[in-house]
Amino acid sequence: MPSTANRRRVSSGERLNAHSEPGRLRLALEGRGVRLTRQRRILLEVMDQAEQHLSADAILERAQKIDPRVHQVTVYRTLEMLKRHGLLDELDLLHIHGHRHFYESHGPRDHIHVACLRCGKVREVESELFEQLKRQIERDTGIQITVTRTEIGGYCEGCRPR
Amino acid sequence: MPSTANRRRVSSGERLNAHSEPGRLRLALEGRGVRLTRQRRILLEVMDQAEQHLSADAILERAQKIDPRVHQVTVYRTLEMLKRHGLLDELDLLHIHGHRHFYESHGPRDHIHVACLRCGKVREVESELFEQLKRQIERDTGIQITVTRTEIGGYCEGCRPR
DNA sequence: ATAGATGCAAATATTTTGCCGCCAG
DNA sequence: CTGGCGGCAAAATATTTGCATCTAT
Repeated sequence: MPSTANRRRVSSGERLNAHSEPGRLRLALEGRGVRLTRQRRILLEVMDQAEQHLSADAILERAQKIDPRVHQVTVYRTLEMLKRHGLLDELDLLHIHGHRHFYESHGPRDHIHVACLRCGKVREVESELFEQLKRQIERDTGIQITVTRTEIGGYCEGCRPR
Repeated sequence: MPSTANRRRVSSGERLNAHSEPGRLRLALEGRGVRLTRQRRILLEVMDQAEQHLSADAILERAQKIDPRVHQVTVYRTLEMLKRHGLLDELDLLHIHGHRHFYESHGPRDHIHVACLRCGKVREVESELFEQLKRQIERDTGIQITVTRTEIGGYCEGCRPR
């Protein structure tokens, strides 16, 4: 089962895709003294270069193209580690694609995932309004926000019912 | 595994809890000519009276207290049906409680779930800002929004690190 | 009467764990 | 050298499906 969900930024620039210089994730981990194994280097490269939201399966597939000696369990353990470090966002895109999860390197800004429930296309949206909303919630609830996940579903122009 | 997540509205009134007059869900289904079986009546009652976000397991448990002849599969099929009708929201509360899903009857307004990552308490927040955000996204992307899911995690006053 | 719902068992799908040998630092 | 990491197999969790039977309308 390949991954799905095309990725397209609405209000920010495209992600650069040079080839093998250390990406964001790898740099972040080096800075924190996390042990970099062969497997982790590969997985970080896969995720740093992903232009899509990847499922755990899709990550494994891509990793094994680089080096087949990567095990699915290691993928899960690495994802877990990245989440612990707050470097990874986990989505499920409203379960349009079953109960699989999708992962993406958590960039500098939060963004909202907007998915078409019919064709499955996913757009990413950043919004100052959303930043305001977070600040308002921090004020109102006294909670200090560390992660957010906003998934919005609907029908895109081509997919309107009727 | 019981359900968790206390429910507390911030900006709206508390949910009433009379005993057996038809609740929101049941009324909605009657209006749509959906067949009401013994099992469905029970499940709708459970959900209409829930003061918490319930997992599929928790829904089954409560239903079986009313009548043990309700099967887990029927719970899943009923949840599925309610989702199709847009009467049910499905959450996973940022996976604080494992990969279980939680369900709640979708009230008249969207709301945001704000969870403390340490103590697990969940608050529900409604916000005009969020309504504005949805309208902005509809304008910007041309998507007609039908469902939203916003889950925010952080640390509440009592649970701040340090 | 009959389309649609349920129960049961088995299949799927996805993620986690125990244990032991291995390798990055 | 050594503690954290990875591989393998097996378990756990959560949900879905096929099919025969039943029931609300």
